[in-house]
Amino acid sequence: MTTIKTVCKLAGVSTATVSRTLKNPEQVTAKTKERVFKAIEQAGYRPNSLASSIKTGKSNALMVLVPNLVNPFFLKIIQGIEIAAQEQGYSVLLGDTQGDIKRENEYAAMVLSNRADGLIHLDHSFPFSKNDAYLAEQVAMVSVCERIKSEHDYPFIELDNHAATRAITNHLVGYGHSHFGVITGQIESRIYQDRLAGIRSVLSEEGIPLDDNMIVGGEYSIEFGQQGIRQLLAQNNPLTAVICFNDDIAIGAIHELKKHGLRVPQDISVVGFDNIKVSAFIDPPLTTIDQPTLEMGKKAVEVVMQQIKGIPMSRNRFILPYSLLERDSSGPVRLQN
Amino acid sequence: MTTIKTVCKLAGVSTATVSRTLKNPEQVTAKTKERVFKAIEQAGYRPNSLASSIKTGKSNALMVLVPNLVNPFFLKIIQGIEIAAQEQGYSVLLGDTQGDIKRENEYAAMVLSNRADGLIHLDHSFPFSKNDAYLAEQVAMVSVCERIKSEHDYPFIELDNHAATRAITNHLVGYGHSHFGVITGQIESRIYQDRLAGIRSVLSEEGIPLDDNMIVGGEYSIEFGQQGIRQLLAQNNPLTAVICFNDDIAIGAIHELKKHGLRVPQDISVVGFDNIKVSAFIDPPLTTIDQPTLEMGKKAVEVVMQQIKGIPMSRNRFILPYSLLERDSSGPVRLQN
DNA sequence: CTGTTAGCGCCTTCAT
DNA sequence: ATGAAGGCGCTAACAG
Repeated sequence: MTTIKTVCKLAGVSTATVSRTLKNPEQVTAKTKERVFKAIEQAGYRPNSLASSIKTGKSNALMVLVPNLVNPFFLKIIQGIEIAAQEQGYSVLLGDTQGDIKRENEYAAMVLSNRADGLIHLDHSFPFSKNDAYLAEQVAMVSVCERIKSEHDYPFIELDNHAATRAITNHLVGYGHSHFGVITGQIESRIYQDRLAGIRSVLSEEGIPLDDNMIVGGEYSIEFGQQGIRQLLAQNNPLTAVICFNDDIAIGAIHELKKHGLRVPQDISVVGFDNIKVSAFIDPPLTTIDQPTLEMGKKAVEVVMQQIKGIPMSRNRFILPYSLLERDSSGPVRLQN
Repeated sequence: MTTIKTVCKLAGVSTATVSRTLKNPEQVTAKTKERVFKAIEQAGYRPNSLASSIKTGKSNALMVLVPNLVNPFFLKIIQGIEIAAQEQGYSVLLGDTQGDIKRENEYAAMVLSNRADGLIHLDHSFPFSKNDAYLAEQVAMVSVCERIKSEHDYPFIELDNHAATRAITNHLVGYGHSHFGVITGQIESRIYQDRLAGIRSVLSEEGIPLDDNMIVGGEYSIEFGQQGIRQLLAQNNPLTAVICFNDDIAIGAIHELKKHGLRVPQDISVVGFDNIKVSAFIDPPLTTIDQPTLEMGKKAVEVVMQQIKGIPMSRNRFILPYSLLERDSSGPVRLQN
């Protein structure tokens, strides 16, 4: 390994000068600088970033924890994170927790061992183990799309899920729907509560009932979308509109409805949430809520960087705007059902 | 920051003993160990992994370069990489190059500055800048799904693209198709050549012509799938089968064909490549080539780890098996066209 | 089995 | 403007 010393010898200067040439070039004579640069190139020298990190105590890396890497929605956020991090000279350490607490703990602990300076969490769990909880209190951390459950108030970035599902429910009610089914994601989360509350608030305002057994689901996956439809249809209640908690669920739902010979939206309207790329290209194109994923990622980096730099936070909740995309998977209710 | 010294004082031992307790516990008395562990817990001590890295010269991280994070196909591979890396105690640094050479160079250089011990590249370009090329010669590097263009023979992991497109072309020829269109991805790549060669070899064996202007495309995206169809239809040649170089392209193609009032597969058969998750759930479910993405990721880690550990490689090409998934987007040719 | 000591590669006062 | 020297937190010989 070629170190700073190799360069010293080649350039006939001290380590300090080489170091300065790289970090504070204005403190070095043009002539010396030139000699040093030449020596650096000749030696093929690369500063060992680990060694500098040890002094500063900063690794210049951000740990990102995802519950499921394969969800395209998260991807888009990660892309935003990655872009923003790169701009700040930070690199992104990726951890796919797969919902496994042990993995989550391991990854989170990387911040504790200085491998990363901050943590961006795309889940609602407190990612540290009990042993680490105390240490974690001072960790720069932010959650996106969820709120970390902890006494400590970690900042979070999300959209107004309540309002968003109100918008989409209103959209369906506007089409005359009054027989709803809901296919949710993971139940233990703030998102679940907010979204359901949004739906319920509109329906109760309109005097439309929503029976508990018309709320099914439990996971943000295509398979749960299919299964959800099966469960809903098995209830033998009238059903003309299905609200899905993400687009993957909606894709599974539409697929399953077609299998049962039902047409979307003529027989049943289906709406999603997230606006993943493919949603616009399935048949029929999906009515959904667009989340500003790229901005969410960028915001997350901004917030966690602010903590790392010790700049006091004026607030700890960042609510980004959503928008309702009306496409073809939702439409007027059939007159007779 | 609580360091090893804090623990020393608390436990009344030397730094060496603390270090040993953590790394080589068998060299320490049970009693001492106990005292040390207690002190560690009491102090809330976490070894600074940067500091150890500086000694060993290893960062225990792998850099992964992706041309486009949002492609679900890459995601699956990354997931495989992530799982395998975690098993080896390695963490994954993610770099989305977005096809930008400058970003690629920057990320690749992280291996040079010891932030990562090895590089996994999901693209065909040589990721280092000219300046770094010389240094890069000794870097542990492997490419997945592509072959890095360089004099140095870096190992690669891919499937037999030639054979795979032969299989899919044969599948279509078996259905009686003789009027083909092809929508490719990025043209400057080994994959492009191999896949096209596979198609051509079958067609020429069968005496079926493939006109150059029936080969369109240029990017692995839904949009290029749509655009590709438009271009193909504009040729006004008879067309009954479209081979797409990935599933995203196929999704765009099917979407566009429907817009033009054409039915898939009754009027035109469409096949994809990759088998991304959603392919099975679109309408019609896509006939495609399944790539063992998870295995590819795992294999990549295995190969790069072997280089890092300095174990000599017995070979540098790893060809994984593909399989043809016959779903509903392909079918018999219409009798009259 | 444990402590002492000398660095790892770099940065950073403190002199000069 | 540059050099000498100490130290970041940890590990690994080498003693004891």
